[in-house]
Amino acid sequence: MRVRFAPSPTGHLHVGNARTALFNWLLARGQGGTFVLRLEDTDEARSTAASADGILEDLRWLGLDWDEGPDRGGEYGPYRQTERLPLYREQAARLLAAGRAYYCFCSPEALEASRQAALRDGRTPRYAGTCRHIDPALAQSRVDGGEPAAIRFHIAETEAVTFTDLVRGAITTDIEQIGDFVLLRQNGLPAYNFAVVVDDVAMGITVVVRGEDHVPNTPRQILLYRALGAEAPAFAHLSLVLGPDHAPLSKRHGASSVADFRARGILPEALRNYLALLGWSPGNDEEIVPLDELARRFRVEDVTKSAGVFDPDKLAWMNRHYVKQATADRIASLLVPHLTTAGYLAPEGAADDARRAFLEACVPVIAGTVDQLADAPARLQSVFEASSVDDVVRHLDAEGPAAAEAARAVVVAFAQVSSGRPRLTRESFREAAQQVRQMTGQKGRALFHPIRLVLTGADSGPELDLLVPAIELGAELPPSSGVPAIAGCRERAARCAAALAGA
RNA sequence: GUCCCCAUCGUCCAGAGGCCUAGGACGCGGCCCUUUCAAGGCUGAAACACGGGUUCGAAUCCCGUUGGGGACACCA
Repeated sequence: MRVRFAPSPTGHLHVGNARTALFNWLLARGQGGTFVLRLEDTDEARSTAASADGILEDLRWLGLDWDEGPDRGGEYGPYRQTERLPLYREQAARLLAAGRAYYCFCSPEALEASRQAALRDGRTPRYAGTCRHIDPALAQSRVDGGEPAAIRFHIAETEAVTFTDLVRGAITTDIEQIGDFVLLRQNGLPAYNFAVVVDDVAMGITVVVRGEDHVPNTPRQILLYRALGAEAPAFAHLSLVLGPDHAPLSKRHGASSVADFRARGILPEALRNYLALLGWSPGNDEEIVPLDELARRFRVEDVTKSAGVFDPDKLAWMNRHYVKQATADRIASLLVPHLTTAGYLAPEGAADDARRAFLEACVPVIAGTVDQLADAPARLQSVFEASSVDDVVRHLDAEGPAAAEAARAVVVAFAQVSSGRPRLTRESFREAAQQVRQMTGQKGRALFHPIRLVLTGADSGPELDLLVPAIELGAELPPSSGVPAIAGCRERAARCAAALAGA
């Protein structure tokens, strides 16, 4: 089995296309087939190299690798349509010689006018066949004389075209619906329908899995396969991905491209798992399914026929799940750009061990509590910003002996509990809270929180955060770590120590 | 406008004639745990679009209506 994903490099990889790529990949990997990546870059106005690079990068990030493609070659290459031009010309010449194609000299303006007229009259626009009957020899001489011409397919059949779609079943199209379409444009570049067929034949593609928007193209392509004397592959058309308002998913729905989700700190395994379950299920109620398992169980035949609405909430849920599953080490690394953007880390800061330990200590606070890593800075605000500690110190003076005592008790308790054991575990905070309760009696309340202890004044007053762990860890950070906001931690630690000494 | 496709909780899926007083997940409500917030556990509300058939029996099959989507380019 040979399947392919053939994006046109005219923008970012959209989640809808990513899902198509994923289903192709799952099919190939699950069946021991070959996954081919081909760039359909024949739209010279819109295709860009940057977009092509971005798409390959996004696919790699998602963990979808290909066996043959523009970057790595393969025996059916090249894998960029603009590098396959001679092939299309050759096949077009063949069809021309066989009388299954002809030169068309119609002007784009005339074509557009008749198209508009058809639309106005409620007819399906289709080429009138104006140039169909021009004598081939005459046409050739006009072309030789330098007259610009496109090459059109001559539809000779008179019967409806039927094919069996792997997900939709039999689909029949009345032949009257199909006009003679363009194979080669005036500029010599192939039109979509022609290029795909020539390539899919040449590349030995056996199953075509693509978006539902290609259903109407399929009968045309089948006609081409016949004219070319090639066997048509099996087709599977995936329903589209819609936004919450049931309109096709686009930028105005917020994140809609793979790059967007990556930038926001969605893990690839989360996006991939979510997308796999949009329109397909393993057949039971499982929701969290690892990639290899997805591939093992995937069958195109089981894909839903109806369109799917993209649900950011469910994606967020999956992402929280996968962030919890991920190692602290990995999440710590992924946190860096977000914390840097927030100004919590200096861009030039050294990624030394102390900084790494500090960031890893922050991970439990993030895990499961944040939808996407981009939300991490807000969640970690109290860790990185000095204001709340200053509040405590101020409060010690303002609230009088009772509050001061409670505050000191918290610091003492935490210091006792946290010394010599892994920091920031739930258990250590539980113990700390326990001790604080004993030490403070009914005066004041000390609540635990992963990474910080919250101190509430005896009767009223503002809630205060005592950032003991942050202070402690921060104090160990060398200035070179590039954690500017934490740099004052030494001082803050000293202040707390002084408060303790006072007690 | 014409052609094509689709139709189970708000959303994503399960359901391939009796197992359905329709199951799971996200989200939402409540309770528990936690003297905050999260996380976790338990629990609740929530759907077979409508109308005709076929059948002893329909969410499951057929037809129509309605609703949604797609396509009608020398763009892919």
